[in-house]
Amino acid sequence: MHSEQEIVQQLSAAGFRITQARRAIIQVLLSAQDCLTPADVYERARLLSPNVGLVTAYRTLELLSDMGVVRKIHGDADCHGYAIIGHGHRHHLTCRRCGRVEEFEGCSLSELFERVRLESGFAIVDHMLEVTGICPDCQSLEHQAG
Amino acid sequence: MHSEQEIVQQLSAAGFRITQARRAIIQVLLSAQDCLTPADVYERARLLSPNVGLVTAYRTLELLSDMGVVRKIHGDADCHGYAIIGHGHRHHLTCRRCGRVEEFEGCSLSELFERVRLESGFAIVDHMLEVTGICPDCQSLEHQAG
DNA sequence: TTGTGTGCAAAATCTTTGCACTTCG
DNA sequence: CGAAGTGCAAAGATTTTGCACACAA
Repeated sequence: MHSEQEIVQQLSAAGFRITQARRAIIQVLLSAQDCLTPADVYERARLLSPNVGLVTAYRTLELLSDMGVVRKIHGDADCHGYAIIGHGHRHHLTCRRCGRVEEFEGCSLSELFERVRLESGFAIVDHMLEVTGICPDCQSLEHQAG
Repeated sequence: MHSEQEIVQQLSAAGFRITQARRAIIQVLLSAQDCLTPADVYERARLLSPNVGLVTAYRTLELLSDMGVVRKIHGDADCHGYAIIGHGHRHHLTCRRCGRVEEFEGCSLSELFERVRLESGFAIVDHMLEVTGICPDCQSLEHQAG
């Protein structure tokens, strides 16, 4: 799990400055349970640091994305969200109902990729696996609702 | 593999009209080797039917997407492309260099999903797997180039 | 003939850029 | 102090909407 401290150090080490705005945005991302659009980040960051601008949300998300701290989440409908990447994790599990995002590890796709490589001749470079479902909380709400 | 005929029948059966514009757009999608943005579809469709408008490209892609004929392809950078869905296929393999898209079947993720379900409590509803790599043609170009 | 579908232009969104001012280091 | 970073406003893209006309059925 990333902490604010770790991320700040990572930015600092790479020569980037630690500003109010960046701190606020990092805190927002760390405390988010779901994935956030630049506009979401903007809105929430203002609560922590009132004159953060939308443009800074864009710029900081891009920076954090380049640094590998955050990554874009692609749902079929909404493909403009970002979420923090946990250590070594790469895949997201999104709740269809409430939008909550969890991560999971170990996607064990190597066999599949080997097959794909043999069949297609492609050299596999990267992959993205996004899973959607209904989270436990929403499942119980559903049962209550009938 | 979908054919123009099959798609036309599918639309027709669902009560949609078969217009010049729709035919042109379907042909464009069928003949595309890579995934296309609405703007791409617009440009190419005009070659077949000169007064197709951009708006129609948007509207037709949405329609075809609802009908399950086409689906959005999500690359990390570009998430606005669409490609035809082959029968029963659901996953795409994109070449990083030339953008060519192929499909593959049988993603054999059921074991993984079972594990994710047990660990997270989520009821898995859907998933999206996008793989990127270098296609055979681009691999040989690379070798030639040094 | 009829109303779905179209193209155009305009509006609404979303994202990027330019620039003077702030602020971290 | 100096340059990276910021916020604002404006420009650029992208996507959606309104409306009169066209054309499948």
